Amino acid sequence: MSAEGPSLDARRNPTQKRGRETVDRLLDATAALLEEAGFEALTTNKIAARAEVNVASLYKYFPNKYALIRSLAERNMERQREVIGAALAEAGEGDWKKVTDLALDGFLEHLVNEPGFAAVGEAIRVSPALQELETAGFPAMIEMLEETIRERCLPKARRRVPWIARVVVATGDAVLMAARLEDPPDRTKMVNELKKMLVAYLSPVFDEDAG
Amino acid sequence: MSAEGPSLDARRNPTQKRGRETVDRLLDATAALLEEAGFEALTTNKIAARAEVNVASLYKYFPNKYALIRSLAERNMERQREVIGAALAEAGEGDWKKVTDLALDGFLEHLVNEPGFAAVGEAIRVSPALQELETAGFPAMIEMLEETIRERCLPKARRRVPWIARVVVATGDAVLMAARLEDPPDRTKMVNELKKMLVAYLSPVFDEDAG
Amino acid sequence: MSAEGPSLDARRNPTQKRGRETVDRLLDATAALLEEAGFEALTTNKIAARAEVNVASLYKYFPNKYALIRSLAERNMERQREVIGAALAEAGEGDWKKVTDLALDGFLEHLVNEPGFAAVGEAIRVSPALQELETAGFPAMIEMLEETIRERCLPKARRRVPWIARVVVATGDAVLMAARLEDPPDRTKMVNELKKMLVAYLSPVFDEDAG
Amino acid sequence: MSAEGPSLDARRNPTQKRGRETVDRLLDATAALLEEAGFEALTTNKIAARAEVNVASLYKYFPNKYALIRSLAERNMERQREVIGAALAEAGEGDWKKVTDLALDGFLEHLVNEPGFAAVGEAIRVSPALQELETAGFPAMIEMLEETIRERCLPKARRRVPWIARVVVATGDAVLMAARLEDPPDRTKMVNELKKMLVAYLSPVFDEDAG
DNA sequence: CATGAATGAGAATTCATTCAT
DNA sequence: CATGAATGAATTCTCATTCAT
Repeated sequence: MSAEGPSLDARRNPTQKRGRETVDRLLDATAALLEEAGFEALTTNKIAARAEVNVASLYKYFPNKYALIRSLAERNMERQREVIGAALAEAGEGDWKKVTDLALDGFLEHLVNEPGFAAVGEAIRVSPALQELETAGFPAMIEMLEETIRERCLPKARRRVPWIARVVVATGDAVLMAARLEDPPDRTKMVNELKKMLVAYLSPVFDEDAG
Repeated sequence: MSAEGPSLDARRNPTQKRGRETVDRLLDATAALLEEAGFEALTTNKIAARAEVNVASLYKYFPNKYALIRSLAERNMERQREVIGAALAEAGEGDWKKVTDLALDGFLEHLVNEPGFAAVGEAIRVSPALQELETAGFPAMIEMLEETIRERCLPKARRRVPWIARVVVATGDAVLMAARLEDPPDRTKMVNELKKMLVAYLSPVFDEDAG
Repeated sequence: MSAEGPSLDARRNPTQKRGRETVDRLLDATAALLEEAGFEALTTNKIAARAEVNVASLYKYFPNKYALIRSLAERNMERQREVIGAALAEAGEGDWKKVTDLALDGFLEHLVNEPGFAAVGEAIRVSPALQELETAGFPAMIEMLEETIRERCLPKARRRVPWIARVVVATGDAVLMAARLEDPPDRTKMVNELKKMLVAYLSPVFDEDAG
Repeated sequence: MSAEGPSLDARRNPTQKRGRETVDRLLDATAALLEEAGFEALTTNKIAARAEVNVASLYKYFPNKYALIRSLAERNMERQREVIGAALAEAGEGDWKKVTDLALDGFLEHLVNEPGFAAVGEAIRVSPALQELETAGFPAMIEMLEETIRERCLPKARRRVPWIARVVVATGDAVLMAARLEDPPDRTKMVNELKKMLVAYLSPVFDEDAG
């Protein structure tokens, strides 16, 4: 079932400052190119050129372009965690609606500002070589969400938690991805609809007096 | 802004049965290969080989790789329209919930059974050359949905219709795409959550006494 | 033990005359380059350039340079069989010394005239990828020789036949390879020594009254 | 005619023990890699990695890849001289048959035990850059043998000495190289045949009453 | 017209070798 | 000086597309 594919592991982590810079430039270039021309047009040569790094250096750090994307995905994730973490911290002990609100806003902001973030997600979907990264993206989020929901939801909803989490993640991702392409005002409108939908959906799960 | 990618028009609509067969075989091959190895691994030579058609013949019917995908997308759409149309007809004068129900089931069925359907959707997203097809996919659906909703919704919701339609389409697509990868029983559970969510969201839009 | 390595099989045999010519030109180029610059400097690009054939065409017929060498080796073998076959036919019912004489002369002639023949042998020895060809070269010859010797040798020598054959083949090859680099007159002297040696060695194997 | 290949001289003979050790480790690594994967797969980076020496250091001692091989060849030769020298010393004032016997045994032993020895010989044959080393291998041996034979042979054979020496060296090398790949018992059988052959061939050269 | 053959351009990847700290 | 980093030039191989018969 799992046909092995190319390795996604980085070849070696740079130890000196110069090397770290090179790797960073490579990831930046990967993100920029993904953003501009899409996964289809992404080649190691273009990445190296854009990063003003010799191709051979690229290959000293990464075995192929998939490993680069993986590293980029990881860097993205880390930053995303920061952004969303900050949002959640701000929400503090607020109710679940407030938390949802801030989390979605944080995610959208990240989606809009982080170059290549969205494109990485798409790349993962079309490239069999990257399939294993799916595990690192959505599933991780789903798991986190499952826990969070389970802690706070009404007992009668317990059973549904896994499916609720899956649906919420898929939905949030899809709508925000679509929203990010709109003009800022329309973007807000669309995200508001998303929030309405989630609130309507989740109220009976969290609130005694709903549904 | 729109950089004039390669033409996506088919070169000639085959009029003779021989030609029509060839074209069908090519599209089948494209779908199968997309399904099996993804857009990334799709090459015209492989398509021709799989279809047992000479490459040069392929190019007599299609000007390039993207035109093939476009044709496949269109064929898919047509079949989809049939499937969903049938579902809706069956729903007849039922209320909007019944219609939603049947439409989602029809769509899911199509998604599961039609080889390459999902892959085409993903391909469109990563290939700039195919971007214009996005217009032919989601937007067409959105437009249809906008009309349908506008006809039946409460007056106070009119303003929101375009955003509602967008959110519903993005959501439906995303969740069904995710669901199709699950085992049949789990698939059903997930789709049920989707239905719950849409009903919770849309009730205030359609029903006087809701919300 | 046998680590698979790259395939040595040709990718497809040409069916039209043009294709056959292309393949021939590729093999000629391979031979010439091997002769001139050795296996180390042999690259598919150079082969294609020398043959005035597009590299892509090269790869349509051969999966890699090893397959080219293999094909060349086969073509060489065939020609060699012709040359030596002719020599042996001429020898007719002569005694074993006459046969040895003619076979060695034929082989040397082939070695001197057929470009790349010697180089192919060397390449086979240094490239693990070509190892399996060793089976097709020496061993085939050894087997043939074993049979021939066994038929005619004295009963007391039967046991030694396999080793005799191996030693004779290794020796013949090595000395003729060395001889081919000498000027024609010295070449003849060297081959005469080889013949003397083999006669001295084999006499007790074939002749009642020897040794 | 001789196109001035890359210099094969070592860059500096290490005088300190640290340097000497480094050089030894590099040569060992070269030998091991040659043995394992052949000349074709030999790269300076791999050599350095295997020797646990920085590539840049490698280049401080050797100007290029070929110089490394040359040094290895020289080290091999030296050891070989020791082995064979010992054998000959043991033979003492024995007759030529005894000497031949011991020399061949010594050589075979060296061939079997010294990693990379055989591979170096093969490498020299395929790499034009190393061709000049041929002068240092066979020819040196041939010259030595010529002298030895000339001293002891019958007057009537004088003229043939150079060719005899060439033939004997080529033969000995080839058969021992082939023998080294056999299982020990078969190896012995093969070497015995070689000895028989050389004795049969050389008897008339050395012994009054022969042939 | 259907098929085998061809091809320019480019992608992935590696190598021998040198630089900078 | 020892080490990490860098690099120009090749090398292998594939692709989309067109030509010739």
